[in-house]
Amino acid sequence: MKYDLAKPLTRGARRTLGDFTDTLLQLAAEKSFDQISVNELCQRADYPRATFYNYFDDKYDLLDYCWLHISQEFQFLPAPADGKENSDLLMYFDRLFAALKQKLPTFSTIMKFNPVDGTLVNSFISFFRGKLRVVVSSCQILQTPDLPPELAAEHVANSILLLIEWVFLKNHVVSQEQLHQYLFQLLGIVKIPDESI
Amino acid sequence: MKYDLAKPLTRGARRTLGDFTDTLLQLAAEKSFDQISVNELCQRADYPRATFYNYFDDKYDLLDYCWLHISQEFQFLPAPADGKENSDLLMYFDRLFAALKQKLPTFSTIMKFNPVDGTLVNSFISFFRGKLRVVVSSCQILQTPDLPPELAAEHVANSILLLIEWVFLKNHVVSQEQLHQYLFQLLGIVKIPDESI
DNA sequence: GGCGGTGTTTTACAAGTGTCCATGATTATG
DNA sequence: CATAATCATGGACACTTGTAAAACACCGCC
Repeated sequence: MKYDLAKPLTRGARRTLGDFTDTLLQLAAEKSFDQISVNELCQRADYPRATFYNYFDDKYDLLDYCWLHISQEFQFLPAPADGKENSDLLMYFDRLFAALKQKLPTFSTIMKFNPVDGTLVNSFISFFRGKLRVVVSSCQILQTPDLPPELAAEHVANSILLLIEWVFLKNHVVSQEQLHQYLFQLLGIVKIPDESI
Repeated sequence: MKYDLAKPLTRGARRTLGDFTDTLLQLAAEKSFDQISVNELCQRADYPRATFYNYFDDKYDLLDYCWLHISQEFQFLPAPADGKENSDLLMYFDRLFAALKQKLPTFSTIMKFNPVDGTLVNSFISFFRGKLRVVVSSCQILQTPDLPPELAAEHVANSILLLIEWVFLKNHVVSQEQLHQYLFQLLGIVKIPDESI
């Protein structure tokens, strides 16, 4: 990232960043990410190439920023779980899925041109793995004494990602209760009845 | 892949394929995969660029082939588990780790320049995920009635990959028994004592 | 209004990418 | 050995990429 996101964004910068992410997501709904060129992107967004390179290192950099941009629309992310219970993780899980559900039409169009093991999806998964690592490692699912904490955290993050992939990238329709069942099954946790409220 | 690997390779083709994979792995031990250019690769391997493009679509294609090349040295892979028991999966797991252990010096050098979420490692993981999917889905770990088989298979593959990453890419030293413990823990299987032989 | 700093735009450039084609070399066949 | 098919080679081509430097527009500020 060339541009410093730490300092407050000017009106113009916010506009430019938004335009580029919108254009990329729009193009990704028409063709594979790999065959999108920076030239095409700038032409479509109606910016000169130099402006693009003022903000981003390359198109992969922009892709990363896209996920950040999207995840910032999910207001809950700036306030992640400082709770330490399993139920907190489950709440986070539910909110994440609810937020992603709004983007489902976008995703399913993009998936028509971008394979699950392609560049775009890898980048998506990789971004959310990072997010999840942070949230999960602050939780106390690590009650597994015989597993290194990092390994356990990574495993929980992987399990959640697997379900995100299943629902949002592979377009399976699953009820919320069923998702919880799946998650507990994956984590090796004894199934908890839903009337735990 | 431009070249047809299905038909029997000529002497020259085998030599060329080997030279390119060796050169790529050699270069990857000196710098990040992203900053290796096809030009540099050809210069180092002493082949004209046109020859490279006779065999591969691009450098990512060559990278994929590298993993195939390496995995073909593991003689056990052409004869994967047609067994259906957990113990068969465990045997496969052990043989895979033994085979990878021979490449550990190579891996650890490459990891100095290629981050765990970088292009090279992603490609590596992705290749072995494909291999594992095939092997795992022919196994009967899918005794989980409340989980779709694909999901279960993917989960088992993910768990094994997590351990591969832990040992070979993140360079942790773990005994075989401990690895088994980890694996069972990840899979949510009740811990089985090692004197099961 | 004029000034100076910021960031944008323009243009140019060197290097890399992937394709194509004409020519030569190798190879597995008869 | 001779032949035809296959593959290697070198050069040329259109295109993309990332950078650099100079001209320009937009700000708040005196």
